[in-house]
Amino acid sequence: MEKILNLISQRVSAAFERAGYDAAYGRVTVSNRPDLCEYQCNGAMPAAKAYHKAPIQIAEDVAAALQDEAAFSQAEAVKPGFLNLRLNPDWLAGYLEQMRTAPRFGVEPDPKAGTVVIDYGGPNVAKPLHIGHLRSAIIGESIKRIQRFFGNTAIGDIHLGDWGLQMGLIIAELRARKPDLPYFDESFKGDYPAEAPFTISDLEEIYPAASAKSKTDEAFAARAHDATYELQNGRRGYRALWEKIMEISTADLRKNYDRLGVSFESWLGESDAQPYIPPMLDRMREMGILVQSEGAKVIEVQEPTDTKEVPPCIIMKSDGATLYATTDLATIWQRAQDFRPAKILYVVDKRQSLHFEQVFRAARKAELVSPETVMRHIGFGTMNGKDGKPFKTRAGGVMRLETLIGEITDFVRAKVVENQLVAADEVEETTAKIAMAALKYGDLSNQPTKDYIFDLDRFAAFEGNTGPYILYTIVRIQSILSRFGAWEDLPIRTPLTAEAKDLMLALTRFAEVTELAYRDDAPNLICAYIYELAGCANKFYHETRILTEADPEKQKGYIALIALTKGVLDTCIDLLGFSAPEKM
RNA sequence: GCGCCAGUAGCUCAGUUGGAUAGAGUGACUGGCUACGAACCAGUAGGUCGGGGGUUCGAGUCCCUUCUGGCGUACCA
Repeated sequence: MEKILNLISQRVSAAFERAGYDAAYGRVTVSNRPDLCEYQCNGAMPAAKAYHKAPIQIAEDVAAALQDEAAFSQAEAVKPGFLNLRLNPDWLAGYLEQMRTAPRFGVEPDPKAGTVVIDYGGPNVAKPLHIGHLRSAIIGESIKRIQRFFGNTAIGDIHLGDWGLQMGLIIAELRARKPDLPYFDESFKGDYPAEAPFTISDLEEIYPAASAKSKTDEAFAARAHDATYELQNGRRGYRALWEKIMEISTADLRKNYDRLGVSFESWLGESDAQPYIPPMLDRMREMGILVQSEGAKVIEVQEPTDTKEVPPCIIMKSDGATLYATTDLATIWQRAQDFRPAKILYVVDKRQSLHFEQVFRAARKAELVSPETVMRHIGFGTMNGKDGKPFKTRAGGVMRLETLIGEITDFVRAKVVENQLVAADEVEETTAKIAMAALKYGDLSNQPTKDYIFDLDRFAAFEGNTGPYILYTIVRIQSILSRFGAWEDLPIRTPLTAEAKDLMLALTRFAEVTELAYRDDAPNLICAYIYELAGCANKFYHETRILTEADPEKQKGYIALIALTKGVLDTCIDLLGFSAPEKM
């Protein structure tokens, strides 16, 4: 259905025309002076220049032309040339009733929707998830849900770091520790054991140990390089061992992402792109875009229109090895063949923006994707500690994601237990939902591109602009609806109080806000919106006795209004990637 | 050196193509539960929008300049 600002703008534009002015001046915005009006049109001021007339005169002409317009209860011209509007409460109720019964509360799907691949993982195998992975997961999951809401087929791709030297390091270290394992016996021809010779804890200890050793022990470093080479060239035992590492590691990753409410449709990694590299290189050579430069093979991506220097995209190092960019390009080609995506979105640290600029340009030059395919890097900022520097543990190390979630969960659980909010057997589930809301809302309410300060105390405080505040609002509404009974079919009625009308006006902005969040990949807009909507709901709730209302007609109107509010809030938090408990 | 991003209340942040009196939260102070849930609501105090120029009826927003901070800048990922 048509967004309310468009409906209003159409009416005001028509009034501009009736008064003899260009309809283009009739654009209406939400008022920035709620004490004066609900909507405003500033078109009279720019029009004043074009028509050599006083702006107030134009505004008055338009206001006069709007006097018979049923949508408005007020349309008046004010000082320099503002046109101040208030909606007719009946008309507003009619609009909301339409919204209540429409699919997705009236949001239209994107007519250009297609398949979207979203890359928001990038964890390394055999390494624990740490807070550096948090933003990618949280923002990526939300963007995926927003893409789906607008009709796209969204494929979340974890894009595992499962190839390269890190695997060689682990294999070399394992060999040093357990040389008798059949994986290291080249004459071994039988089946390798079903049971992995290590646990996830072992792996998480082995990798940093091996990495440190390689920096001081040259012989070990050389063995790790050899192991990497042999693995990549298909040595049977190493390949089998690699599969075990993958098995143990992905199971652990899945568990941790599950806990975050983050999921992936595709569990491919860098290793899966490797087969695409040789034919891709052939293609690049045939096209003549792969050139020698300073010993390396590169694709030049500088454009004549660039104001800055863009270094070439290095495809192959001087020693013949491929790199990050090579794998990323092969992955693009792979995705193009598998999914024919309309869009590929990368939710990756913004410090990699130059890398993606180079890769996207190289992909276009090599025609790895169709020219219409959108490739976009959604770069996010760093998560800093309270001192404004990158977030660290007290010991100065990188904090594990599990630790962070554990801390928030413990804090929330203490509060839930202390306030005796739910029965003993529901404590864990309720706690988990509130903790996720605190964590995710705390992150998503910031603009993705900006660095932000992660302050556990603030997010966990639960007061003000936080996820738990939003959940609390939903739970209170749910509580009333449960006591009331059958509320599903009650229509929206004309608002009777200022608080009711404010709440209704906030509800009408849902379509506008989600569309902007979709266009700009900006979940923070949804956060800002539901904070305002929840505020309106709480004011209404505070001022209006609902269950004790004597007039059943009035009461039905109140119930319908809060039910719609809950529907919109539930939809929004689902887009953000969390959900409300039954009680809290 | 060059490039990108940021600088708004004590702190954390909003501020949509330039519009009316720059808004929230938090912290401080004050008021509201015999109530559908007080994790709520209402109020007070708190600002040279980093500095300086300019564009115009009007600038936190656009242009120039300058200061401060962060990040990036060819064979790591």
